[in-house]
Amino acid sequence: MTKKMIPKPTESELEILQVLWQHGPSTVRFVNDELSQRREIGYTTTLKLLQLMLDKVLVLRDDDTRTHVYRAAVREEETQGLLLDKFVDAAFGGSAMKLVMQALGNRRTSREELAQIRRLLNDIEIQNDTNSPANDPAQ
Amino acid sequence: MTKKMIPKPTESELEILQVLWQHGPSTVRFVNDELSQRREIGYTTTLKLLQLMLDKVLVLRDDDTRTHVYRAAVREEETQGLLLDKFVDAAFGGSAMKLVMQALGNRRTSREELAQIRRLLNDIEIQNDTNSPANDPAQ
DNA sequence: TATATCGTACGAATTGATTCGTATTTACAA
DNA sequence: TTGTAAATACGAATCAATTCGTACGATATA
Repeated sequence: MTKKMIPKPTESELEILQVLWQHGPSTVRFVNDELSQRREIGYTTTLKLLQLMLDKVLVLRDDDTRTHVYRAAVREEETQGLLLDKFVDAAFGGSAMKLVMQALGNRRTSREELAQIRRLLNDIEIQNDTNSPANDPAQ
Repeated sequence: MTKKMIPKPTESELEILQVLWQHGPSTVRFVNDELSQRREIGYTTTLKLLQLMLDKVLVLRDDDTRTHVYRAAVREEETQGLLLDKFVDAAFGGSAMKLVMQALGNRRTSREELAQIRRLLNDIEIQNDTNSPANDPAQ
């Protein structure tokens, strides 16, 4: 029943996935133009990265036309979740709470965003109460 | 006035910093024992890592005694903040909010932790109101 | 048709991180 | 004092990620 093991994307691969997630299926040229806005990078470098990502099945491509079109093969939220888990472990010793506190504490958060989080907290609490009235007093 | 530019620690360096943050100044032997609990790693590898970290001034060492004692040269929160910024950019396209929502949404969060976050939200809102009564309606 | 342009393929250099072997030194116990 | 254990120093191999040059094919246009 192996769902689908996503390989952890590297930094550069993630850059590319961001472009594909944001803009949808794209040509090498387009992806390269986007990356070029952020940093110095040659066309063939972008091409090579996309080819390697194709091997790892991080992207899929349509090569019916001469100019190939690549699209993300992994979903944004799923990939972010995977990376977040690793990051929480690596940088915060596994404590997602410490991470959230840092993220909220050390930056400007608008009134609307705060409200959004409150709504999420409410939802979570309702979930908790529904599923386990006597809350698990885990450490 | 250059405060102090922290070099971004690598994955392995972070592992070691975690040990030093958690246990305080430690010998190579101790750090290696800790790392060995998590994964396969040779003593000289740990030694070399600590020496490289010394070069980068991620750690300091007391070599008065034959058995050197290393301690973190960078503070935990500061380093985590730095890494968090990079991570938010790399994985969440700069949106700390998306990260927080993911972190809270996709894992079990205890009642106590939820309360803790609510307190933080209250504090932030008070700050906002105090410093800018007519809230900036930025998107 | 000839030539310039745009595209893909792919080998290989480079760079950075990690890992470990080996040499050497120091401390201590027999 | 001598031998063993434990420590540091450091060169070098390995591995992965990134980068780019070059070859070559297809397309378009003068």
